[in-house]
Amino acid sequence: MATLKEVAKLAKVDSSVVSRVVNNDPALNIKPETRKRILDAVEELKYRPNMSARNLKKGQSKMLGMIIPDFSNPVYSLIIHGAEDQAAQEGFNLLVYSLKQKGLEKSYSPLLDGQIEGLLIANSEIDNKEILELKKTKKPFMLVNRTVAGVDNYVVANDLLGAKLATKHLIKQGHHRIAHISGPLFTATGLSRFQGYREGLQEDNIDYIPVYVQESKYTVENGYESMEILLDLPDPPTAVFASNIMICLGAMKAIQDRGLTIPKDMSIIGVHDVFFTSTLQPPLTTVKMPLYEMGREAVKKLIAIIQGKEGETGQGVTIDGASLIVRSSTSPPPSK
Amino acid sequence: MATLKEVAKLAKVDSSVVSRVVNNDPALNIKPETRKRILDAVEELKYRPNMSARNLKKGQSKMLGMIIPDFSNPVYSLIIHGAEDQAAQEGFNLLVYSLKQKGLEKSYSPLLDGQIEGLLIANSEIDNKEILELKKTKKPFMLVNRTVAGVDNYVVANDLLGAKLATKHLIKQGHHRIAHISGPLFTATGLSRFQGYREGLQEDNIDYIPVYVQESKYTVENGYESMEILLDLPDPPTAVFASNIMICLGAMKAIQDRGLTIPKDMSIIGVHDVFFTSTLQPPLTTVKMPLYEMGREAVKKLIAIIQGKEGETGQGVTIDGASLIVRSSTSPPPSK
DNA sequence: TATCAAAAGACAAACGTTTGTCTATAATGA
DNA sequence: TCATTATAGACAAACGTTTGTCTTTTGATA
Repeated sequence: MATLKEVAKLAKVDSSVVSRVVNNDPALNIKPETRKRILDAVEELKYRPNMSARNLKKGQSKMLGMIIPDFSNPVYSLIIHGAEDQAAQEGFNLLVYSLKQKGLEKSYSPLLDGQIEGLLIANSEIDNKEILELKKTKKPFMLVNRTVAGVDNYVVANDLLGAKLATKHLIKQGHHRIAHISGPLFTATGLSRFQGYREGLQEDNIDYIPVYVQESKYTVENGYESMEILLDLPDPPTAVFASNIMICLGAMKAIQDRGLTIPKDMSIIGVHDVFFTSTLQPPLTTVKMPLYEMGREAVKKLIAIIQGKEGETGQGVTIDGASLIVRSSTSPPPSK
Repeated sequence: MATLKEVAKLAKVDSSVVSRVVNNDPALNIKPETRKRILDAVEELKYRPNMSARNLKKGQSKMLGMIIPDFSNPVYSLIIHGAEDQAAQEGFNLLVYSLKQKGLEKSYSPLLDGQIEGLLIANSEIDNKEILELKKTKKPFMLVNRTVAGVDNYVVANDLLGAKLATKHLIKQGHHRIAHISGPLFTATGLSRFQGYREGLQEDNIDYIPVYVQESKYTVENGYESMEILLDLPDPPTAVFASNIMICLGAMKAIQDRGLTIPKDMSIIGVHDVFFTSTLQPPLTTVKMPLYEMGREAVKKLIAIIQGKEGETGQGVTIDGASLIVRSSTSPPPSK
């Protein structure tokens, strides 16, 4: 690897000049002919700046961390994708940690170490307390797809709108007995989607039946169990709105395992449109959330914070763009 | 952030001693009491080494790159997961690049820059030529789940065995007309699985019918199309072995879109057991490949190469551990 | 022609480590 | 007691940049 000094020698100038040329220092006065000599030398030696040296000198690392619960969750794949794109565009590297076996403590230690300059937290399993603790350190971080009371640096989607879209779609199909398998009701996503469901019902004057709401973790297994409870009800629903694609997957299976047909016997709609939703049997009607955009926006804001462009944290951002994708898992209820 | 110098001052020693203590230099002679003083100072100031400085000094970066085709492909999620675990364990960071919008050229430039010390290539879409080009640079890299003629540093699974397992399972169920939707036959995985299929048939004296083999890209769409061709055959198969989970997803859909029932009318089995296979309708019989282990092993070998423990590249590794997971998408053929 | 300002670069210190060498003190043996 | 050898730690250079300042050269003006 060629160094600045070697380039300087070849171009017969001081290495400081090379540095300024390479970095396009606007305050530099230089003859065009000298600049050309330098650029030629850079080219010839295939000079590339040593990042460790630069980072050391500038006290930066150009690395961002991101915590997700699990690599194989397709919801997070999309967020990561957006985050990575934006990071690359701004010259940052993204280090993704799956929380599966590490614990936040260990995951954010690189932040405290200064190994990374900021952290994206896209994980609802992390305790609020830990996050408030993190806030005290004044290190830049950003919540993605979740919130914590007292923390303003978050990026979320318009979950309320998305849920309302789903609920109203079912109502429009003629359903009155609409169940909701919610996410954990201590999370922002779970709560907002629940609220959207409630508002959707309300606006169309559909009775809210508490027993039709089952709280569930965002897993296939929990979705399955919750759906079983709903199916065991004396007066079961004719449609169900699942708060998340994992839950939805489990719920579908529970319905089908009972020998019921979707959508003939039961309509189902879920939040998050991922790569296999159209391939399911039947193809799933979903609400598509702007996950990719969320990832991008979160990184954008995080970098702004790091660079001090946003005060200490900036304001919470809600990304619009929830949209209904109608496929074949919803239909009018069976006529009595 | 506290520096070595500050710790040294507090402990009233030279910073070089602190460095050696922190790094457990075995050649260091030091009084226990001095060591304690240093350790206490480290603790008090919460000293953490500055990685940029260390990396600069040691001429390393402790970063690995990994190229995948797409973040939402669950097959790669598992490989990434294994790779990340192993990297973390050995003190390396893993930078994952999705090739979607970047092109290898751009992706491996950090390797050439010295920004990363080694590269994992888990992407069959990259041209062999580019890889041979990369080989010439003598920079450490490792192929994961693919091979290139003339390149010995690869880690693959036992695809042949996996395919044979799948094929024999179908034969054992009583099938004779067994189709195979293969992956691209210029890739190692595609070819090995095809070979496993052939050997499986051969060992049980089942005729090989060329038209029963459809070559397909590893996508849902291509799987769908290939299955349609098979279904349009004058004498269609009673079972199909899909070379990959994406293909399998597409094929299932094609079968069901024709109003056929799995497995009554058509049995199907696919390679790769991912999180949603058990949730599909019907739950899918699969061959589980050791993807996580592949990721781990690849990183392990890559680091060995980087650290010069393996000659220049080491030898190709095949990871065993393919296993059949029987669910409900396979059954004996319809009796005539 | 002397003066001054601007232009073009050189100089040097600093970022925080690591590590080879050197020195001073303490312990050992004869 | 003196020489010798461990022991304990100090010293200093180096890794490759960046950036504030200083010097020299050039050109313009009076």
